[in-house]
Amino acid sequence: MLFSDRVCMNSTPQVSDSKPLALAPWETSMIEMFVRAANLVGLPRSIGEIYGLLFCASQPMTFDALQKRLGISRGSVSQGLKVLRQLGAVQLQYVAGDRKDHYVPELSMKRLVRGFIRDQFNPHIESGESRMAQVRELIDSESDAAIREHAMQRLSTLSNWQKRIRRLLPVVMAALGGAKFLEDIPSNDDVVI
Amino acid sequence: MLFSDRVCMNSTPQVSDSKPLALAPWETSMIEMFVRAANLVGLPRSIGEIYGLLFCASQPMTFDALQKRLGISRGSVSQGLKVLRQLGAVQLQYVAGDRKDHYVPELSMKRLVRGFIRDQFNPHIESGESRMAQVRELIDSESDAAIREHAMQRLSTLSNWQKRIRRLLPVVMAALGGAKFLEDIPSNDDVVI
DNA sequence: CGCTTTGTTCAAGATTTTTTGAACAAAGTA
DNA sequence: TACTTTGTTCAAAAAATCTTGAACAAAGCG
Repeated sequence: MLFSDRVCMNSTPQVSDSKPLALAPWETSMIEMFVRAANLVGLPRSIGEIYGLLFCASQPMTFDALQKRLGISRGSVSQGLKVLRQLGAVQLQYVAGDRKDHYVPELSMKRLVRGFIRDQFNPHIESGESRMAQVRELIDSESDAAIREHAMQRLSTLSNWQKRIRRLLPVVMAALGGAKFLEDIPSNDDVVI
Repeated sequence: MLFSDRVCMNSTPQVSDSKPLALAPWETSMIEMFVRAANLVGLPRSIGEIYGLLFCASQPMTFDALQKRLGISRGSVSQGLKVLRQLGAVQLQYVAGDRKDHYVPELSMKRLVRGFIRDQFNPHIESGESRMAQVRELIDSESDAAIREHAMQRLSTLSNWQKRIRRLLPVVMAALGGAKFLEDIPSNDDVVI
């Protein structure tokens, strides 16, 4: 049978530690999309690969299944999964009679975005608050009054931007959350918002 | 006078190619914020520095003023300004009686975001369209019917995400555009949305 | 023209980020 | 306890990205 090794991989929680198990062409191509997406949001290739492969899989996958099928190091898998867990982009699924950790991808776009904003975006915005306060103090020490005024002016522009970004985030989450934005609902197991 | 060299720099379009002209503490600190912001959206430090310095300046700045005050190479300034122009984040300002190009920062957050989405975001989304079509074809070649169905299922989830992102962008732009989101309006020259 | 000023390009160097893999921990098993 | 399986850590190697500066264009000027 064509693709037999991969199929075997996808269909059972493979007890044996057999062959390297090549990816099907569609999996490679799908994973590539996630690698690009990861890149777009500043995450390393390996993280895109791991999430991508989980996204392709029809069964929860173990640590070493990910490592073997992607052909990357265990260090990368471990670190990648740590970040993905932290982001809420993958979840542990406990599988009866197996000591290994099994992972499944988060399929809710809203939750993915929320995790990303929480971990990668908000911290920057928040640290910005205190940095702006510090800049304000430094501007106060500026001796030339005209320049001081101009600097304060620009600082207030910046402060205004920040305020608007903070207000924007809830709007984004609301827009992602509403089922009204969803038209063609996937037909079976992964109907999630 | 304290800070005299910098003040001279900020107040006149300096005809002389004099000293290295150190940055004021508040400028350094402000620029650092822009470097971080650039980083957050995946742009190199030099670009953050250039935009940041222009943001601080009360006068249009020339190529070599940027280069000298930031202490970076001319190559970096040239490439940085190219990207910033392309993004619409800086604009050329023609100054009477000076052959040099003078740059001013774009201060409208809406335009900044629009430029960023247009140049850095949309291309990815759009190339995603065709990539998805290609993945669909590869899935059609999958021999195992059950896997094929599952793969199609996931592809449609992905397609759904993409559709929602496309719908989200206008919402974001609208939210950024409305003056209703602006409360404390800067008092003089840079009142922009 | 020939000279200067202004800016761009791009290969090579510097820096940062990512990946690797060997050593280590933790927990189950016999 | 000794041994195996499962996963983590982290220093060093590899890869990707950014910066530099010298060579090159382009355009004004005398």
